[in-house]
Amino acid sequence: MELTERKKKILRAVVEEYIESAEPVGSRTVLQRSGLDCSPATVRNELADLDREGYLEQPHTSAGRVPTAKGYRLYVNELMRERELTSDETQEITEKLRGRAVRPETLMDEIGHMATELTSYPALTISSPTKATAKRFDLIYLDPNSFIIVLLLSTDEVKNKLVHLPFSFTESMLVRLSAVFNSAFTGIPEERMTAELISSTERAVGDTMGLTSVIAGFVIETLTTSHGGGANVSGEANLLKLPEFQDPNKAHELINYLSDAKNLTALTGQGEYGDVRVLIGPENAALELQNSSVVLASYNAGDGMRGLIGVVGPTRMDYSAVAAKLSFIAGSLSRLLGGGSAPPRGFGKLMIKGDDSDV
Amino acid sequence: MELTERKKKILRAVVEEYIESAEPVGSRTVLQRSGLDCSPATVRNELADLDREGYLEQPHTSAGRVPTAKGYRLYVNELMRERELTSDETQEITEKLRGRAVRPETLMDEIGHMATELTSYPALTISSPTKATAKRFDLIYLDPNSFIIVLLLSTDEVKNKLVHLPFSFTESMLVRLSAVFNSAFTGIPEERMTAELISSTERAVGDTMGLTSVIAGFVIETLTTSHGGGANVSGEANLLKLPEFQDPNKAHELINYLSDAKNLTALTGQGEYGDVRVLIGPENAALELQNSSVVLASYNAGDGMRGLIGVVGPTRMDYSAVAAKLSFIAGSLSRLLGGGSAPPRGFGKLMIKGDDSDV
DNA sequence: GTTAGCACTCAAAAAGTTGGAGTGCTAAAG
DNA sequence: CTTTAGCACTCCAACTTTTTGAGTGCTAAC
Repeated sequence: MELTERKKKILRAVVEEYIESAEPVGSRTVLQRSGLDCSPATVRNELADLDREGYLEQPHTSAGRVPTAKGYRLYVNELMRERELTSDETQEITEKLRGRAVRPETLMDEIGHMATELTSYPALTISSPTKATAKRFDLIYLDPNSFIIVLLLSTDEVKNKLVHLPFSFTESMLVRLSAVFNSAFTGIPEERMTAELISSTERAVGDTMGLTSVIAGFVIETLTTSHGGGANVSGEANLLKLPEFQDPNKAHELINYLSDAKNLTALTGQGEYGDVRVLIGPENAALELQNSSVVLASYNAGDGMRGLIGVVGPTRMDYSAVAAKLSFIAGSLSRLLGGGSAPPRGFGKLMIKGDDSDV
Repeated sequence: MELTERKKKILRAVVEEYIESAEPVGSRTVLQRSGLDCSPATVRNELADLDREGYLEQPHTSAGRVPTAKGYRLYVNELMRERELTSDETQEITEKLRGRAVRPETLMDEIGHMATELTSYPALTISSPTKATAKRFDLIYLDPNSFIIVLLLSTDEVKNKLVHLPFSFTESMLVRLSAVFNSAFTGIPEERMTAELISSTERAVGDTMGLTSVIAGFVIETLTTSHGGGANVSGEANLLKLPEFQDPNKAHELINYLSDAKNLTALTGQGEYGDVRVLIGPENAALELQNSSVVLASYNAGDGMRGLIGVVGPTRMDYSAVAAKLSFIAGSLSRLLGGGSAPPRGFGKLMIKGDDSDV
């Protein structure tokens, strides 16, 4: 059952006012904000309806109205005016990105900080690990006891390890080994690197010293713990300024929850590249997030890999601004990481998706 | 002017009681805790003395006493009974260390988390960057447009970068380049890698495509931003449980301060390997730390490199337990990182050093 | 030097008071 | 059938007052 135009206007006014003020919104204020041409009493009647239908609620009788999760959901899906970033803003982001994208190891950290700065909410980044395979091996001979393993992955990342051994070997041994690894270990997934494969390799190359297993061990470790798979949070302290987190216990609960990487990766979910996902209060699975909202934008990190960048805040969150900013960051990031300079469609047009189950 | 034995006992009782309860301590409680054989009135007289001499203060007339920074300092320097870890505790730490010391990239993060878990205070780790030089270059030819730079540093770390170029080059070109770099760029500090050096190298090798500057750029970047130099914090949320941080503004101020790596590295200071440094309240330079204490233990990361692991908390902190734990962690870490399995002296004997200026 | 005794202080908790924003309802008007 | 003015009512939030009790400093006796 569709809401009347006037009810929508009123709901929007309540949500937006509440987002700004964090105070229950009364009929008088709605009237001012919505610009409707009727009396407060009329608005009160409408508010009562919206209340009955579950979009709004009262903290107590004789208080103004506050949006429910259902109210926010409707707002995000239908009522919200999509915010276009001003060219000043896009420029600011672009510049910051350029300034920070120096060291790949810390890139995601930096992006997170940036998102925090821009939205003033705690930001999280999640880069999901992908199954990489080995693409090429090089063994660099240093001295009779040391060499470097250089491993080029299918993701074009390079991993390496300096190995010191208590016994000596020859350079030609390494040459032989690298040839064997390049033929036997490239392109195959980690789970097929069995003990048999290793021992057969060992025999093939005539290795009696265990060099083979050292190298194989490094490869397996690298492929399993792989790069990526990282998650981090920044700017948690920003929560403490918000009225909904004045109670230190509330803040503690959420910050603590966020500080465990396991909880973050649990946020990874369906959703296409380019989407902005909004999870409002109880739409979140975690208990700790029941009173918070999460906005996530996914980016393409090349090679079909996806990552997420998002922020966490109270359900009373400026969804439109946050979504626009995250979307833009994710888009820029995709471009930066070479995940395709032209996103599938409509970055900036902002596709928002959420849990529509009971709306 | 030395305090009487009884005054010391009383001061110790006040400090220890206050550390536990966070409530101003009265004469009655002191009596119980210290086991002294006298009347409350006598204790009151002594307390008044300690107050006058600046070791204690009253939040208001007719409240109990609270230690001042000067009081804590005396306590830490002279009164504190050094806590030996139980073998259960050392074992717990050792096991955790073993369980976590898997990936060198995240080692310090893990150590920080561990310190937080053990002390339930926010933990920080600081690994100071050292001036590394290049020790060896290898250029791995992949295809006419791509190669890998593998750079072995004087610290025995290996850095690498995959380079794609819009123009093609030959393998022999790379061989020549690596020879030149190995002779001209190894062993010299980053500040001597001037534009002249680069362009003369370019001429020497006959490089008209700018390959030289790509490689030199990577080297310079690697040496400057070097590895190490990292700082991180974990467990900030733990502050929120403490009575002194019930005011969200206080908590925000400190957490925010800690979240900026620049502020952390500022804590690096003098102090020898093996020391535990305690900075109490106003002994800290930073305004944000005036009401907090920092306990830092330094570890040896091999190659003369030092790092710090520490915790931050209210001045009312269980110094003795914290110092013992951090000291043990730092010691284990030194051993793990090969910074010498036998520390210079007295790990566990716990040398505590602080700012003795006005005690 | 130590102690009992007592008046005094002051914060924190409990209880009471007030003000005002905002509601729901009713009844009249459109 | 919708809109509106009017009014009684509710309830939080802020403020004031009261009470309580822990803890002190001081004095005078031991």
